[in-house]
Amino acid sequence: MSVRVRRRPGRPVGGLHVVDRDALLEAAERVITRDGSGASLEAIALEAGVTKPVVYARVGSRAELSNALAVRLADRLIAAAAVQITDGSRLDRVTLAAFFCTSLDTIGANRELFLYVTRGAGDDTPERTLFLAGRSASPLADLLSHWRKRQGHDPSVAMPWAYAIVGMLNLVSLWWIAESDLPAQVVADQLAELVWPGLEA
Amino acid sequence: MSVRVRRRPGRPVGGLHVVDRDALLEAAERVITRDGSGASLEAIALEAGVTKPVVYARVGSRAELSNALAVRLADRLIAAAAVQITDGSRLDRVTLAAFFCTSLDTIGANRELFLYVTRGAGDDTPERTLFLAGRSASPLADLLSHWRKRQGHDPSVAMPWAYAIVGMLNLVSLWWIAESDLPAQVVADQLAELVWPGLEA
DNA sequence: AAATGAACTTACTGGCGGTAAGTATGACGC
DNA sequence: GCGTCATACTTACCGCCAGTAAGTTCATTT
Repeated sequence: MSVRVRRRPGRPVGGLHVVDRDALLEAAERVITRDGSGASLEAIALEAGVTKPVVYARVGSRAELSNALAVRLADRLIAAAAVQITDGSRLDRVTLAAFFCTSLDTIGANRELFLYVTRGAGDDTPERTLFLAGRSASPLADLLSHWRKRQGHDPSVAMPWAYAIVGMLNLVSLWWIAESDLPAQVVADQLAELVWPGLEA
Repeated sequence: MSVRVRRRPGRPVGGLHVVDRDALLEAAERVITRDGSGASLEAIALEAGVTKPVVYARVGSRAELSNALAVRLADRLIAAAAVQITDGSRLDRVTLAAFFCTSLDTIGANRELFLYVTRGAGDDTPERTLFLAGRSASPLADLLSHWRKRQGHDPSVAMPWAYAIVGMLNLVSLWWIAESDLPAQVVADQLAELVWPGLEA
């Protein structure tokens, strides 16, 4: 879908933006999926039919691009999870396993994007590294907090538990993608077996 | 500790290596600790009193350097853990919490090195990303496998569980370093509370 | 003594993130 | 209608860094 014509310098005829921010982010995802997580900004701009400075004007630096893509991926994960966990009251072991399973599947389906977002940017501050994680962990923490309160337990564990679960999924997904040939369902069950008793206690 | 004299080209008098591999790795750790996880190879070489090609001769590319440092850090984590878990037979909740606590402390003490190793290298293949993780996860998987067998349970969950625990520690450490001001002991207890019931079941 | 090889440094290449300067179009006042 | 300013691009550059080729000095061997 890339535009192959070499645009001339100067304002384009019509005077409008030739591509908007969303189109750029989608081009970025295409390039990353195609060329791997080492995709360059220039390649992404080219895929969108523009040049580098346009990327800077629309989304900002590479770190900000990575953040923007992280938001998209996190939203996708949350949306996939929301299908499983409709509300916090009905939380049981099979629901948890299903949640893990869809998370594994979603990450597997967006493998290179996942790598770009989590391991992509060069000088990675802890804050930036926590961005995707936090984006996924916060809703989970809210859910856990409500659930704990409803059961009369201390909700202060919600935050570390949320990060624990997200981190667990992070690495297990990677391992599953790269080195395991077990079905996602099996791995998800094993994870649920590890975590559910602690959640329920 | 850095050598400030500008060495002349040519073989050094005495004809021996001026620094060995270990000295380079220690110089690398010093630079990373001092300048952050974005440290360049040239800065590392300079710190060791040599130039870049020597780094390539001794340890190889940046990815291999990162791997070598990962091994050192993983060994440090394992050594710290071994103080807690002497053998698999005596494994209980407080031991697990102590293991988490020393892991958090060790990672916190080597914060920048941890970042360099986990988020440092540019084009990060899944294999490379799993290197440090696997180095920590494999001994843990062995331990879990023995322990499960001894208790008459299925040991096949050992591998995913080991990666799950390591991934959990990964992200929680990062979160704890960057955004939490809870004591390590508290976080470690919370993690044990989450995971122990599942391990024991 | 000459030749070979080992252990360095210097100096370069290529690529990438990021930015300054230049160029073509639309809009607005007179 | 025409000059002026704003807008939306591109080209061309800078600096940095990983990685490498070529050059230099010392030791060893023949």
